[in-house]
Amino acid sequence: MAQKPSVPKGTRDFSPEEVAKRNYIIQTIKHQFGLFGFQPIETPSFENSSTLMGKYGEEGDRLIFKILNSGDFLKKVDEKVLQHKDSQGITSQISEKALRYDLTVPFARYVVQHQNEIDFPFKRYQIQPVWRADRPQKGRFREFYQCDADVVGSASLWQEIDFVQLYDAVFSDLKLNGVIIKMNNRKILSGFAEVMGAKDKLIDFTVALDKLDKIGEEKVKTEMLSKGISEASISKMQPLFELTGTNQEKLEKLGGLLSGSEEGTQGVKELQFIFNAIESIGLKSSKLDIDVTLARGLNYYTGAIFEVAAPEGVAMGSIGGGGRYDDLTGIFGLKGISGVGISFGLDRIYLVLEELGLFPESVNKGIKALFINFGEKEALYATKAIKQLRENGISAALYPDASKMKKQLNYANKSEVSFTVLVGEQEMNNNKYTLKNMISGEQESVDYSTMESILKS
RNA sequence: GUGGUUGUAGCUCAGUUGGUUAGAGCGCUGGUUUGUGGUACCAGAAGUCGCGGGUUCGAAUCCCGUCUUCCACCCCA
Repeated sequence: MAQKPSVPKGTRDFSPEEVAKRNYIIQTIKHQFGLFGFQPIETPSFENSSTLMGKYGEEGDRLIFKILNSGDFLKKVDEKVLQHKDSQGITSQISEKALRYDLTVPFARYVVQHQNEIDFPFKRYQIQPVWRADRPQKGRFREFYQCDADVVGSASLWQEIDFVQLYDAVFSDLKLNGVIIKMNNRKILSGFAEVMGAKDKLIDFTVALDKLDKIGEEKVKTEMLSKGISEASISKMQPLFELTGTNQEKLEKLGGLLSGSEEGTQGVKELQFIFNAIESIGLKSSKLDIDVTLARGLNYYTGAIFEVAAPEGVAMGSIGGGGRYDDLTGIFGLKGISGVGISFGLDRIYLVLEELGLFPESVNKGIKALFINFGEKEALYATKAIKQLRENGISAALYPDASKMKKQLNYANKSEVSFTVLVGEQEMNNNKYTLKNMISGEQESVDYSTMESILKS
């Protein structure tokens, strides 16, 4: 055999079974998005580079797939840049388009571009692939789907409360119980920096704090010191490392710790409001937790921060995340529009459901009835019955060749067909169909209408 | 982007200190069974040992490069 072809690194083919399972997840998410009042939009798979570049930080720029210009693009490149082998300089001259890196920034672009046609608050959802030039790992791909729901044009905290319920509703529908919805607030993180007297170190501080459950208290402190945060500042934050108890107790401790910061206090108040409401409304199967170490890499969150962890015992990075960004559209020139949104990580949810065996068996059913092919005359007769069955909403097909029965039945077995139908000369003469149940092996000779009603049930 | 790991039949994997013709299980094809599958038995097909180079009388095996897989870091869904 010739050299086997393959797909590019970090991409995958999906078999019929996999597509069925993915569709099951997508349908569940879409259904709840609809119930919560979100409407779908779609945006192009690639955008102008200027729309994407610089929106995800330095790291993000590196991970954006750039699309080469058409034509003899090298001719137009500045001779000096070419000589110096300056990759960055050349990139901007030979590539003007780039693949979508996430759904949030294109959405912000969409809102700004269509601001006059949109009625605010605007609730949209979007389920499309995104691309990142990352190194693949388990649950990390270079092409993957995001399922986002966002609201723009409302600063109300009731949106956050709705999103917590949306997460709970989707994961309950998927029978994925025990999911942990973690919440934090950017204002609380800012408050920490303020109380510490290290406002300029906010990013370094939060990035280090984010690693707490992974590398432990000592290493987090070491990293903070190495970033130039003073020993005194860190010791002021000591209570953070001992933040335990119920959510209510955590909120009280945070309130005390941040009493000197107006912004921090505001953040605690917001969380308090959301938690009170959820406490009163109740969640079906998920758990809501305060996690002040939650920072997430994205620079644009200004209020609530969400992250969803798989149930305990499943080793998987976050299966969803989101937050509030007061000024996302500001980068495209539309100021003062607040947005908040969440995302579901389809590929990772898939891996978790697979690991826990939570896909319903029904997602992967074959056709209802396969007609065995006995030859030309019989096939024509069978095809007429098949036509009628299809018109009545029953999936049915004829085995295309008059192969041996063994082979035809084997095929039916493997494609998980529920029934096979045998129509030979005998049946044709008596106007009957021999219907064989492929699970029990039982078979009976019936007329058309009996067959139809059996297949319908 | 940094460090490590992996690649042998369609799939999962053996393969001795480098030594004739590279194996197994599952799957596939055919038969035992000309209108009865899932079980059993028998037979058969199928491999550029990821790719390229090197060392050697001789390389799946050793060395270098490259691609791929997975893992850690970075970052992230």
